[in-house]
Amino acid sequence: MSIRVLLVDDHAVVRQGLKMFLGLDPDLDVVGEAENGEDAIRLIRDLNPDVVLMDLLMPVMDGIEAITHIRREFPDTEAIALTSVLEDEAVMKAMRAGAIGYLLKDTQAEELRRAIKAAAAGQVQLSPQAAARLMREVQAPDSPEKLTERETDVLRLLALGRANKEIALELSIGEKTVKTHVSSILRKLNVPSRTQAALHAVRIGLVSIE
Amino acid sequence: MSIRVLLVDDHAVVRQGLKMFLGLDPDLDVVGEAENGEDAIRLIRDLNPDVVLMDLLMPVMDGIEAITHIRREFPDTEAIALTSVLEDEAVMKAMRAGAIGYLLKDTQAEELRRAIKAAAAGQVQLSPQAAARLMREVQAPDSPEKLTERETDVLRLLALGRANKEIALELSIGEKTVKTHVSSILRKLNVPSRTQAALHAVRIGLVSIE
DNA sequence: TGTCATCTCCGACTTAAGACTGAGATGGTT
DNA sequence: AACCATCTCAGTCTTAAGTCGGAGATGACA
Repeated sequence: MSIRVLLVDDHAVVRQGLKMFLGLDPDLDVVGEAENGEDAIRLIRDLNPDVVLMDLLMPVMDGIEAITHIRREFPDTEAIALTSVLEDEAVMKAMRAGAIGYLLKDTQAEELRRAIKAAAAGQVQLSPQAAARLMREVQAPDSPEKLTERETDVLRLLALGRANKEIALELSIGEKTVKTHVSSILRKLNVPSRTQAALHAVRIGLVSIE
Repeated sequence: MSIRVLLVDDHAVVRQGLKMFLGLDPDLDVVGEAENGEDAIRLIRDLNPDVVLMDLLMPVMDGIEAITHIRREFPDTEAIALTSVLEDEAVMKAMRAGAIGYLLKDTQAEELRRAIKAAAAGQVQLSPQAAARLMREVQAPDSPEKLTERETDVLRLLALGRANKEIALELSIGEKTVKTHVSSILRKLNVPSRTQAALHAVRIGLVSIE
């Protein structure tokens, strides 16, 4: 009985490449493809895959959100985050969302197949790099403070290039309050300016750059 | 006599996908793969391909730079820019660098094959979207002012989150001069703040976000 | 030779950003 | 009831950012 795999990536060429990589293995069966999180959720309902290979950066519904849904609604389906960038926050977010694995897109075909089989068996599978980041994150004596919901709201607007006054208007709060939030954000992210905070937000995928 | 194609992309899975797409056509022959611009230049010397499919965002040497080299050193080899994002500046930069085509990664296999054949014959081939952008760019009555070389230097550092004083130090010029450049940048890009300028720089790929 | 773009810098100015301290209101937790 | 995190806001202060006008130096170009 082969492992049923669903591919989720917004680029057809990536899906095709993955299909090639995985098709060589008789134990793996690519039962479907989706090009965003929403489609993926719908397909999981119908196809009931064992493992979902999920790109993190996608339009419509990003991978983190999709993984969260999957873990909540489809306990029998495991999700592996598959991304081109290795970013601390992305790793953490994927793991928190419930991904059982985190792999880079330049992973070798053989390793990819092994990871999928491990995931289907419920075993955590991380790329060595991701594992290292995760260890560092966990061992970190100064665990990075998480942003509150409101701070995240502010950061999201800040990362669109908005000024404090504009953010205040959009959130219907005072400019002083925005400044307070911004100060907290800078302290928590350990960056010296709003510009770097904005870049950080882009890096972690809080806002899309496109 | 089949068309010799070189694939350049930093992700193995993308290269594999492209190979699948192109392998279906007996007229196309994928003679090699490279994962960055530098490797690509070396391979072109040995393989003498007719067409290079070039990703724009890569480590080591990006696609724009690589295409510039190709046009200068290998006049018989045509380059097609292949990217996942459609961005005015990227299109313009690729064309200026000498790309004969600009295609999106979600292009259909059939269209991709047609584009490569057209490129091998020396015909310009643009995705409809890219063509539209290009037209708008050319027709634009208010052609956006281009940044000077120095302004680009400043923007690059600005987009790393540097303060004016830091930029002044790194470029060995006065902070006042940096301010002058920043003002020019903001005016030319038509944005109100350095944060938005930084985001713009990331968007056009002037700096990498990773 | 004159012209033009670019790069450099200055001074004066206004506004935005950010740090710091303090504090009231709310809501959930123990 | 007491506690705690969060959100809200105020005042004060310092510094960074950005505008505006002007100007000298250089090199390319016609």
